[in-house]
Amino acid sequence: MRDRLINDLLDWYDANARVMPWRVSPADRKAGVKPDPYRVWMSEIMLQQTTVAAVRDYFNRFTARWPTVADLAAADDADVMAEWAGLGYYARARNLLKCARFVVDECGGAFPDTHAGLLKLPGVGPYTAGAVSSIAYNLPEVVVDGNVERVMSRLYDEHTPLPAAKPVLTEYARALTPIDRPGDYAQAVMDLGATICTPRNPACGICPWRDPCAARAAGTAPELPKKTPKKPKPERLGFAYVARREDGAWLLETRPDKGLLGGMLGWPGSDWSDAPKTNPPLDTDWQTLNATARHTFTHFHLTLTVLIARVPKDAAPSAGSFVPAADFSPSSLPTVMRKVYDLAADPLRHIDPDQS
DNA sequence: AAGACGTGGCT
DNA sequence: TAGCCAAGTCT
Repeated sequence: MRDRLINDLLDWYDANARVMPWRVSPADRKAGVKPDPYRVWMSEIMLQQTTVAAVRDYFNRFTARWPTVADLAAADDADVMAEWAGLGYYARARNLLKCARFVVDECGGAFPDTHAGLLKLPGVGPYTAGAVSSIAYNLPEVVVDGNVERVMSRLYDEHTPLPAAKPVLTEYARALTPIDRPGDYAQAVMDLGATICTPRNPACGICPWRDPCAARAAGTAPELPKKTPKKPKPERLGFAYVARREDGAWLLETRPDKGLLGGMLGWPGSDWSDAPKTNPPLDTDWQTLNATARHTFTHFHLTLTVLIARVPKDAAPSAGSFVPAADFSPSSLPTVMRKVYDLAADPLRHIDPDQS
């Protein structure tokens, strides 16, 4: 029974594996090609809570700019954060650098090749340690992500809501993890979850596991996995100040490492709350824009009032510092800050960086 | 151990 | 459109 399940899935994977920049195809793997642990690790960090479509370009840019873990370890923090801008969950980028430096400084420049060793790395939890173990080193470690949870909950018609069901689903997944081809198997379950056993409208008719699937038999597949309901997001307000100096420089600040958007570049501003306090970084004549910047984070909605000003060469800000126009790109901003830029840039566009 | 932590795409 | 969802980790 177990072997039949595994073989049916691997056969399906051999014929239907998705092609990705970080992946070794089942055919190449069979021919002896070994994945680069650095690239596997990088892809798994980027893929945490993030879609393949969103990751692809970031992965290509990161690995082109920093081809090895030693290259990444030697990078400037600000360059890495700027390159990560827009991908979200910025603690991942801070941990990415920490991890690269740890591997270079404490592991002789090679990624640990055991599950326990990987688990010690910053930003690497049970999922990523399992994924790197199996995909990069072909170790039979269990890999449980959102796809696997969904697939297992349906295969065994498990109705206990997540996250309470996580331990049971992990045991189901562990029992199916093969000694042979664990890396291909892990990627096969995730591909199945991403393309066939999807959250809505699962394509049960073409699923390699349609016969053994308990939820398919019970007709409950579309409603699984059950999840405990989420809390509503509160509304918060804030102010953002965009100052441009007469030589074209922008007033920006690097946010503290801890907390929301930690380590990222942004516009000086107020706290984000029910009743934010105005605290302009410069004493000047601020102009309030008509439009506001709306953004939704994981746990709250935000409406930002944007204020702009053109300031003289000798302006002395109480927060942030002026960045020359030539050194600034809006693509280095997290998305909420880029929305502010998009609103402010037009009215401020007439400043000529060359006239100084 | 429950909440913090981003973003874009899809329905 | 408002909400759900995506290869989770940290505290």
